[in-house]
Amino acid sequence: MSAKKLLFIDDDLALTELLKEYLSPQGYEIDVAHDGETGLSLATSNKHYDLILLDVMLPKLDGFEVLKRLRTSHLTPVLMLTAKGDDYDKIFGLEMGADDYLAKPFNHRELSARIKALVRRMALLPSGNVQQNITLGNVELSPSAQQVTCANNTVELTGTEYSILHLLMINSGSLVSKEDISEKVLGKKLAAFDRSIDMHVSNLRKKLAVFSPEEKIKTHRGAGYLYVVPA
Amino acid sequence: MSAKKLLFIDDDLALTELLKEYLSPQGYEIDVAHDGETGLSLATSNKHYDLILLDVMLPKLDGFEVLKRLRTSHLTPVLMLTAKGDDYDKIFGLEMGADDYLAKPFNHRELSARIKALVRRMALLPSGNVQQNITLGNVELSPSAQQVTCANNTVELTGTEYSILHLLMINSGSLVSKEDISEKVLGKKLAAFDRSIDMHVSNLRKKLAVFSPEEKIKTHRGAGYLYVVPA
DNA sequence: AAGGGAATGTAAAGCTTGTGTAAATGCATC
DNA sequence: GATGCATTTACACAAGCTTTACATTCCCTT
Repeated sequence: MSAKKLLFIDDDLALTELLKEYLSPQGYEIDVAHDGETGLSLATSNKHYDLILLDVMLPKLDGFEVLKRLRTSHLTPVLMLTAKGDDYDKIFGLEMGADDYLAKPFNHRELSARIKALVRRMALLPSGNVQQNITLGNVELSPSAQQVTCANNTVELTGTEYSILHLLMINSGSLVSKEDISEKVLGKKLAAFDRSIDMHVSNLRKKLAVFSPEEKIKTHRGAGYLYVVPA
Repeated sequence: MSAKKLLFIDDDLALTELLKEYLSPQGYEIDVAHDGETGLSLATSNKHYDLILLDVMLPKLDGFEVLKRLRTSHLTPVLMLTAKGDDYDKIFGLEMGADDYLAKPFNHRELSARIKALVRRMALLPSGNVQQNITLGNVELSPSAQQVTCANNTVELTGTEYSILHLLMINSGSLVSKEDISEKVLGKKLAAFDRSIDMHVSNLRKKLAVFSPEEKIKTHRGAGYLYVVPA
């Protein structure tokens, strides 16, 4: 699980520093903006924050305005955080599309718990991060579908075969030891006289050779396998 | 958009009645339980609530206990609602897996806004975008009518079958794990040896095969299912 | 250069485990 | 208590991982 990225938009320098110090050790990566404009442009940048902490009273653009504009294009969860604790404000913020609303002064631990609750809930729903396709020569590997095509033909691979190919292609041009393959793909240490990796590689080669004869996976005797970088 | 179903677990008869009257006109369908046991069994039934409002002090099983047991199997959002408003309680509730925590006495409009925020967040993410018809090959799915046609024949699907097909079609070309299907469609974690997803997929295939023989839902052994993108 | 041992290639068999599906059961609603 | 759907049970089957066995290749030794 990669670190969750938070954006904290607040002009209170003391508070932003304090919170940054408090939350960083908990495994969050925190960016800070001190006015609405920079906050909004960071929020809509391609940094893809997991959660935005948003103060209401801000220079240049107030928090509600930031939220309103953010929501025209982004669904990033927002936790509003403000000195004005009256109900009307809370309700307004929530109606505008905030996910939570906490009044200052707040208990740090409550903030931390509410952040955790939101991040946890968000992590559940979308299927996480999108992995990128890898293309090397006429072989294309698509992680989302766990599918491989070779010279535009679909290659039917088993799960293990796919994982090994993936590992080799990620490290194309460099050697990958059988020990590594065993640990990363099969999740166990390579035992002596264990031939299963060899078998999987053999089957993999056979399946790829159907559509493209040139050698793609090279053996380095005593060392491991290597996916050849195409010319 | 169908009415959102809420479950309100609280032994305060006056309050439950009041809230029911207050929230029903806003388009919510509300079930009420007055003790922890009935609450939990309703929550884990196949009613699939969109949100659970949970009081802490309850007869038979207290709110934290209900939450704890619920979370062993279900991911339904929970808003805790209690007379004890101290920070420790809040933090505890949130850490245990609650999504929000509101102290009594509360402003009805704030509760309503928080409910709306949670329901909105939940509704936005699972399918991502607005309900749009999806056509893939000779299969057409129309979310507004919750209806599916295959080769111009109406296919009679149950609610769950429809939801699974919907999920698979939205993600056509990408693998969807059984865990994801269970969490997003059935609203609970996939238990070991749980075969119900397999059954629904099996029935789905059977119903689609009546009108169109080619394979539409592919199995990736040990990984999940995939809706095949038509040529 | 020849031989031998060790690592690798691979066909085929063995075995484990996930999956397909019929049927039974559970559980609401009417 | 009848109906409709979800879930569980049960069992057969098949996919695919691993092992076995033997052939082959490579490299090191002499």
